Amino acid sequence: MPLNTVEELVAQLREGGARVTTARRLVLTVLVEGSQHPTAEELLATVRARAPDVHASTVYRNLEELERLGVVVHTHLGHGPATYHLASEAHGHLVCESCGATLEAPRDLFEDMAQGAKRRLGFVLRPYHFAVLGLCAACAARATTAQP
Amino acid sequence: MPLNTVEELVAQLREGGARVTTARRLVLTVLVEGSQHPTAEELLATVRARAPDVHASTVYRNLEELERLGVVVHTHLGHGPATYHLASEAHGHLVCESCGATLEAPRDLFEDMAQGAKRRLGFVLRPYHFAVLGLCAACAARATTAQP
DNA sequence: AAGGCTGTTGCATCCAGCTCGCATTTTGGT
DNA sequence: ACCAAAATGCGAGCTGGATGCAACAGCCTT
Repeated sequence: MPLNTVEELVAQLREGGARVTTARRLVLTVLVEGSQHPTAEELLATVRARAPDVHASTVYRNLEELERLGVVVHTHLGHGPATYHLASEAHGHLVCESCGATLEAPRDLFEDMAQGAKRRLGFVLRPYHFAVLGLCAACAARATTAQP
Repeated sequence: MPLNTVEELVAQLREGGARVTTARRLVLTVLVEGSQHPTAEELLATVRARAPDVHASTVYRNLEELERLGVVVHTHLGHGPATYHLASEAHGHLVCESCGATLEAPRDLFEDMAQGAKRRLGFVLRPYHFAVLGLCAACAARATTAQP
């Protein structure tokens, strides 16, 4: 059962046979303490605030390895860079095509679709990797009133 | 009501005030006649089979313009390049994370989720731009039997 | 049918967002 | 403390696409 303190995550690394380095510990720390949906570049910047010599490729390789170990996951919210968060916080995303607002999808929103896909196609949904696009309430309202 | 012959699509272009060039007509032709989910590069290759001097950036710019006019849409099926198809054929996609298989989602699969999002969040779903990932029937079966 | 305005093209170059190869440094087990 | 394996810094390279510009071609007018 993965939890969310740096020490618990570090323990997960050791169990997976990975070494614990300063860069790696910092990446985890930033993910635990930092903003919700950081990109690799934002992570790098925050890590560098504490350890200026960490290289971009180190962060990319760490994120890759952490993902392989099931500690973090990445999500594509739109056309820009991927965003990263702890695997224990995995959730679906709804992103507004018009204003870019990002909403966390309620846990059960995908439930019916997942059951339908399973029953009809045998397909097991893991709908967290890509956001689902659409129009947020405000933009949807604006779009309909703007129609002649 | 957009239909699927090149001439109808060309008419849509003229209505939108765009000019009809050889390159543009060829892109449409390939989309009408060609494979299901071509990438920009595959489109380019097929277009060049008929008109070898068409440049890559022309295809990218045409796809952008055709999208602006509502004639084509692009979809991200995974981490690779985007895929393009006619807007009249828009549909959701389910992509297997394990084997890469791409399924067209039945039209109504997103319905319940769309209604739930609308009712609870006011969010209007347009779930065609990104695929929804998961495991296809075969890979899901293999994954569960492989567990000790 | 010719002219001309303006959208479109070819070309070269640039860009973001990673990814890789390699020599050097660190880590964790003995 | 020692050593093999793993991780890092650094630079170069890569994919997929965007952009600035001069030359060209559609389409409208006359």
